[in-house]
Amino acid sequence: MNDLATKYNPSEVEDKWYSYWMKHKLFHSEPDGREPYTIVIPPPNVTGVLHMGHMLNNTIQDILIRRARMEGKNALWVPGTDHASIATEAKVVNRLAQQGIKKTDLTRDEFLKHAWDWTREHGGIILEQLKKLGASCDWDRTAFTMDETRSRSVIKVFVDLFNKGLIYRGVRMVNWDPKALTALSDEEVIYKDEHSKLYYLRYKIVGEEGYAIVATTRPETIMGDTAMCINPNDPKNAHLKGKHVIVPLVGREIPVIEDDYVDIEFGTGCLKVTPAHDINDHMLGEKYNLPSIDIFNDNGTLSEAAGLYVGMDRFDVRKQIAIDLEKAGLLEKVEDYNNKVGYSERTNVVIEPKLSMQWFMKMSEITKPALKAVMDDAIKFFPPKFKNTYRHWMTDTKDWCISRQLWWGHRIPAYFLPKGGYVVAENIADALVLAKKKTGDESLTEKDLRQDDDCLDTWFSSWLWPISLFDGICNPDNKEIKYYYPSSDLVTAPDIIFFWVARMIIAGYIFRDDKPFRNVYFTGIVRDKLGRKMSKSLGNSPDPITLIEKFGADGVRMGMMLAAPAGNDILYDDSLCEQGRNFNNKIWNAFRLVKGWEVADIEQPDYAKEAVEWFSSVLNSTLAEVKDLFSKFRISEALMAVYRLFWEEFSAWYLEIVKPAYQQPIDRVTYNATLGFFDSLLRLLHPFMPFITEELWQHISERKDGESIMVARVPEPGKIDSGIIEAMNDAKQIIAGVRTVRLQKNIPNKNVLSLQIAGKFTNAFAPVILKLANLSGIAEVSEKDSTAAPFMVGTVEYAVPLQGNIDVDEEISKIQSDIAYLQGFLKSVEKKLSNERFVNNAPAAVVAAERKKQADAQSKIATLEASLAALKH
RNA sequence: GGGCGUUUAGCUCAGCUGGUUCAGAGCAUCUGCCCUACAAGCAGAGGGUCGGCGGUCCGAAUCCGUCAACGCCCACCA
Repeated sequence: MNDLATKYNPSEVEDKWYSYWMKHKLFHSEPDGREPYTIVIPPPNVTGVLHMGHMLNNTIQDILIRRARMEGKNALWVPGTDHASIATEAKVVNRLAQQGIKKTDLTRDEFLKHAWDWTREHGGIILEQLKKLGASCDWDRTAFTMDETRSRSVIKVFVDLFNKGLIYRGVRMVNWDPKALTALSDEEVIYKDEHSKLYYLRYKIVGEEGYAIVATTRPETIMGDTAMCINPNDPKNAHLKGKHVIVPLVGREIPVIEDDYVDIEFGTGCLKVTPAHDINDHMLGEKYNLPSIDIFNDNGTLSEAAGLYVGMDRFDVRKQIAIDLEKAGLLEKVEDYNNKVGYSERTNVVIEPKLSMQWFMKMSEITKPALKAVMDDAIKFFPPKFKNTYRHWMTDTKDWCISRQLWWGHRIPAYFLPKGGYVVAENIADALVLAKKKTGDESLTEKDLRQDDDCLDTWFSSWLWPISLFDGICNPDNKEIKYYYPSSDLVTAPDIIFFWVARMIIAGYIFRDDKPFRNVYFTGIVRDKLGRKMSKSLGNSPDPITLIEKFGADGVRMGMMLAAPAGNDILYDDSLCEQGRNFNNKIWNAFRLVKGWEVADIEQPDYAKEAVEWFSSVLNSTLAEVKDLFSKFRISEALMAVYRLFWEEFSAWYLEIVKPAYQQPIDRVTYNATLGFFDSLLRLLHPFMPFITEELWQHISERKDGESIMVARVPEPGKIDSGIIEAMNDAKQIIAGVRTVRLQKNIPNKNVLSLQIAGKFTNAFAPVILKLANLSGIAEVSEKDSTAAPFMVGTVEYAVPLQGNIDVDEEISKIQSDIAYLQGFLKSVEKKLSNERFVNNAPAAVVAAERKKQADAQSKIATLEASLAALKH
């Protein structure tokens, strides 16, 4: 028939078209007179590989960007990667460890060289994978959070904010990650429920018999105890007021202090105070001027200051100290206890609260415009329920700890002076000028300045992403930032709403006085069929590239989108991709059918004329629906609408109607109309399934080199004749009625039947009905054959005469059950109508509708009763 | 401990400000078909007291109350 295979083979066409698009620079955008449509990619970790979450997220972005491009906007999707400070540094440290190299043996520069090697080796893999998916990013603009422009932006912002007093340095209780050996922000700590133990320890009361009992989950911290605290209003501990107690095993005498922070009901009402290792204890320590003993080393082992168990790991000490306390008779009892323990998001080790010198950003003021923007819908969230989450976090935000004790990242541009103090500047030359001014010492040289060793939180660069991608920090008035900013839509997962989304909004208002994006589309989390998160350890996370090889990129894209309403988690299963692949095959074969027709200059049959008219209305109606759904970010629903349009309306109905008989040609008018429909359908489908649509679109007619469906326009919805759609729906039901009779009576499709209608036949699609139901004609009768098989469409009764092979008893019981149903229905309608309050209070239209239901039911019953009588003779 | 959300067919979901879009879609299931576009397919069919209870109303999947289950976010209770 033609040169197209019977099955669509994605791998044959995908690479071909992707290189074609690249070659003709169809992804590239430059500012021009058109309306811009911008998306900035949530930058994946530079050394990461594609997982299902990326797959979902980037499919959505690509659908949006391709749709916008086909709407005639100047669409730009900027790709890039993130240096992912902690994660990448951890990977590099691991690799070095395998080679027997310790990080501490290397200088900063040596280590960074290894890190850059690693980045070059593994970096960009993920971007190559995105290309397999069909992502239409402007690769000429690929950025990296640590490339020159982005780095300069970060440093400039740090200096600006420092000069404005928004960044400060100080000793605070921070979340310490003993594995990564760095401080973390509050957002990087994940609290997990844990079954643990509550230890009741005996503190000997000085100058008195007996003990004070203290309940704690962390007995290993007693070496850091510098007080015991009771509630002043606690009668049962009143005898401890003003006393001193002795820390068990340690033997140190500590005072009993009083503060109503202590919960009288918890444990024994006695709280041990360890100012160095608990945030609340720290607060008490400051309030009562208690000494603070830091008993831990940075890696979570006990320090010299502890005096006991020095060098042991904190968790080993917990076990050991319980044994030792027991032996010493200082352990009253141990209870099971459930509490929440903070873990490091990155390294998954238990966080240690630790006092340390860090850099912080003041949050209270800068969050205000960012909060307002979302609450007032200047930035819209989809789905909007995340506004609540956002508001909650943005009110009463604690200061952001932005320094990390890492080397891989943007080094903090603070320079320490030889005699104490520091200056903050974008480079060492500027720093020297400031240093001289500050100290009055003109003899200072660059060598006298020592730059802070720490680097910045990764998110301190990501939060600038929508601005720094266009160099809007260092060159705030450049053409690009003015054209592309604010970007249009951000597509991301809700779990980084605080890490990233909120902070980008904050940065937008600080540095551009404008929002960074107009809409935020929150995707769900990709889970497996059983609702479990995808994880390496469960082995339930498929490799996206393998899936693409198996189902084709278009198939996988569709699979992802089929089950992905905004904000809902998607329960992934291969069967979704199968459905996507099957749809590709459907499109492919529909195209083969059409392209296989022989075209002749013959008259257009009536059925074909009707079909073209009808499908045109249906197409326009779906075009309008899809447009509306896109405006609401209901992308899965838009896809489903297109899917049904193609499969049901176009393939199952339209093509079956216009399809010429075996070895017969098709008339030119219908053929051209059909190709026109195909063209529209492909354009409508293209954002979802870029590859197959390009392949077929190029087959529709001769295309010039560089022409592409990618930059064709999506059709605008035209005229919709709802009368025609209604009539065709009726016709479909009549056809289905006849087909049901065939199936039940076992009559093959090729046997021609006739159809009777009780009353006038008014449907405009008679030729279509005759063709698809394979009928010789439709006879208007006042009374149908008693041997005909009846069915009803609306209020009209139809019957298919069957040359006597009808089971009379079966027909009688069928009609009787129909009548029984209708009588029940009639009764309920009449009950409603006899209710005066309904007739008086309900709108006239509703009452009229009920009366029509009544009349219809009565007429149906009459018809059926007549049939029944005829059957019985 | 506070806040938010969800509960509709076997599964995943849609049903906006109460009434012809009201009980829907896709998948799955069942029946019959290899009829020359497609078995990754075609034609047909079945399936839900809209989580429970109570209330408002002429009328409730839709509004209100309450209970239950599940999920998410936030929070320093040792």
